[in-house]
Parts: sequence; C-alpha cells; structure tokens
Amino acid sequence: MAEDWDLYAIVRSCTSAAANSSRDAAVESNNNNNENCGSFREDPLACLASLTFEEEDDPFTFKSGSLHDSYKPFLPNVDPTTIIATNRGIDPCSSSSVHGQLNQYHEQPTTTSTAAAVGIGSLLTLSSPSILAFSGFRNQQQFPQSEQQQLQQRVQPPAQNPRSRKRKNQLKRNVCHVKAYNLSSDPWAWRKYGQKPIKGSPYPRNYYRCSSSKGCSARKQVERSNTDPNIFIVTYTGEHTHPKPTHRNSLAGSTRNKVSTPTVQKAAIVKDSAVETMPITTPCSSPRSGNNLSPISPTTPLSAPEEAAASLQNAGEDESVDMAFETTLGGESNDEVDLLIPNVHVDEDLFKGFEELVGSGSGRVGRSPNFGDNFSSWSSVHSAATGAAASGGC
DNA sequence: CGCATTTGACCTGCGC
DNA sequence: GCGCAGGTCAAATGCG
Repeated sequence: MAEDWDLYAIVRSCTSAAANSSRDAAVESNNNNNENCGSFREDPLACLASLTFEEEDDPFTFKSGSLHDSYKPFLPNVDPTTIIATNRGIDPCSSSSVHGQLNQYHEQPTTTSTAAAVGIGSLLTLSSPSILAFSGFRNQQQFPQSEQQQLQQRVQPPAQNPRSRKRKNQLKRNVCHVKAYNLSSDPWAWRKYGQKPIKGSPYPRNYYRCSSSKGCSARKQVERSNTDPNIFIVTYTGEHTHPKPTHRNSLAGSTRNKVSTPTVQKAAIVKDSAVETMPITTPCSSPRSGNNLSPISPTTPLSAPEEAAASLQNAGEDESVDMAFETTLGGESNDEVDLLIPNVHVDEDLFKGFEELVGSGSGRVGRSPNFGDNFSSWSSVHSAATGAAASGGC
C-alpha cells in the first residue's frame, strides 16, 4: 500500500456503531429543519431536541421529549458534534431520519426501522442513503464553527463542479465528514474491495461494499480529507437490498454464522485521552478475522473507541453513555449531508470501572491511537490488536 | 480451510 | 476519439 493509513480502521469505526445498530430508532426531524440546523451549530442539541421519534415506526423510537430526557444527564457535557456532512444545498437536517441510539434503546431494531434504514422505506431512498452512526466522546476535539464551514466548503457538490467526473450511477450518494475518533458505525457489514489513490489527495480512497448480503449493491467509500487529516469523508452509495442486520454478526448469506451472540452494542465510550491517542487494541475483531467470533462484527471490525466501548459493554458495563446516531438522509437532492452530532460526556470514573471490568490484560480502553493524526500507528496498532481476544466478552 | 484484505489490472465515465 | 481519473474486479496473500 502506498498509503499506510488504514481506512479500514475508519470503516470499522463507521460500521461499528452497528454495535449500536440494534438500538436504532428512526428519527425524523421536525419541519423547521433549516431553523434547527441553523441553530444546530450553535447548539449541538438543537436538532436533537427537534427530533421526533415515531413510536409507530419503532418501539425504540421516541419523541423529542423523551430524547431530550434521555440526554438530560449528559447534556451538560455534551460536546458539539464533530461530524459534519455537507449537503448539496440541502439542509442537513432536512428529510433526515436519525436513528437515535441510546442506552435505553439497546434493543433489537424493529423491522420498520430496519426497512427505513435499508431504503425499503421512504425514509431512506437510497438516493441518499447516508447512514451515519456517531458515537460521542467526552472532550473530543470539536469542530469550530469556522472549521465546519471550511469543511462544507471543501466538499463541493459535484453538481457545482463543472468538471465533475462523477459517474451517473454514482450521482446518488451521501457524503459525510467524520472526525476520525468520531467515526461511528452503521449496522451494515462492509467489506473492502478496493483502494485507489485519489488525485489531489495524499490519501487513498478505500472502497467497501456491503457484505451483509451478496446481492447488496450498497457501497461505501472512505477517504481522508486532504485538507484536514483528522476528518474522514465517508460516502455512501447504492442501496441495501436486504434488511438491516439485527446484529452486526448476522450476515445474511454469509458463511460466517458462528457468531450468534445477541449482543446489544453500545456506542463508543472512550476516555477523553483515549479518544485522542487511543491505540486501543481490537478486542473483538481482526482485520482479517475470517473466523472472528466477535459478537460485534464478523466482518467489519469496530473502531478502536467503539471496540473499547463494545468491550466495555460486553464486560457488563451498562451505564455507558452511548450516543450513536444513525442518520438516514432522505430526500432526493441531499447528495451530501453534514451532520452535527453532539458528543456525550462520559465520566472518567466510569472508565475506570470499565477497565476493571475489562481486565488489566486488555488495557485497551483509553489507548486507542489517534489515527486521525497517525494512520500508520493506528493501522499497525490495529493490526497488532487483531487477535486480541474479545476481552469485553467476545 | 475459509475468509478478509491487499493490490495491480481492467473497466467505465467524463472532459477536452 | 483520446486520455485521465475514478471505480471495480479478482488473484494473491495472510490470518485465525
């Protein structure tokens, strides 16, 4: 590989929230999306507060009120999200359904939510199947508003680029910017099928396809922002032709059926310091864990933070603050969407408890590398982490 | 042995 | 029509 940084890790991250996937809750923003998003950057929770969880759609969904209540304990520590998705002229909040994932919703997703997530429903017309799951970390690096603006400027909609070489079949896609450590996951299992150096960018672009189902045409591209190495651009294309896996280890048509642990994953729960320089080992997955028995994901390893979280969770920790959001960006024109997901504060004591639960041997939580800054390290660490037993209960 | 990742080759779309 | 660049394929490789 010309580039050493391992986007695989990124995808892990992006998919790991699958861990949280089981808690997906379809969320629809209220009407005043623009308004909400307008204040969104000022108040990360603004949009959340406006979210309406249709209980009819998902037993685990909830309306803004309950959502707010759920967050209440964490609100004081909620950081502005680090995730930004540019929307080609479309308000990021518009026509979006957010799969809020909170601890109290660590249950199996309903078929309804699944349908919505896979584009079966109208919520996710895979014309814009941006499925973003984000987990928050305390004291995570935040995007200053100026940075957010920069990001949005960086990602120019192809429509605005007369020289766009985007192929016709790729017109429909969703692009989101995610902070390295904030990369979260979607419930889908992704398998890398290619990597290409991108002109103008020092970082290659990695290509992933959904491995949950052989016939699934969903694609995912992950590349590192050449302007801000801490930011990763995740592009979703295609549609999932299958229901969202109940668990990340449930791969339809997959030969990997060993893993059946019905683990209700939680979002990443990582110490502050851990988030920044977390060389966390992979408790439950291996880059090539063909026989990976991780209950988290047989195919797509989790990101370090999330692995840590998963580990913790598996260890029995149940009080983790989980804030993975899966956002489906509906609409026909939202090719690119920027989302701001608030981070959640996690008390450090909580981690202490986690570490104790996980065991001294693991020592993984809080040692994840800041692969946003050093992908080589991250990659190597990640590799080294492979084989690491699922100390968290894998 | 089976699976995922790697990576070079090939294919396809777009601009000139 | 050509060339470039992005996207995909598939054999090789490596790990559990």
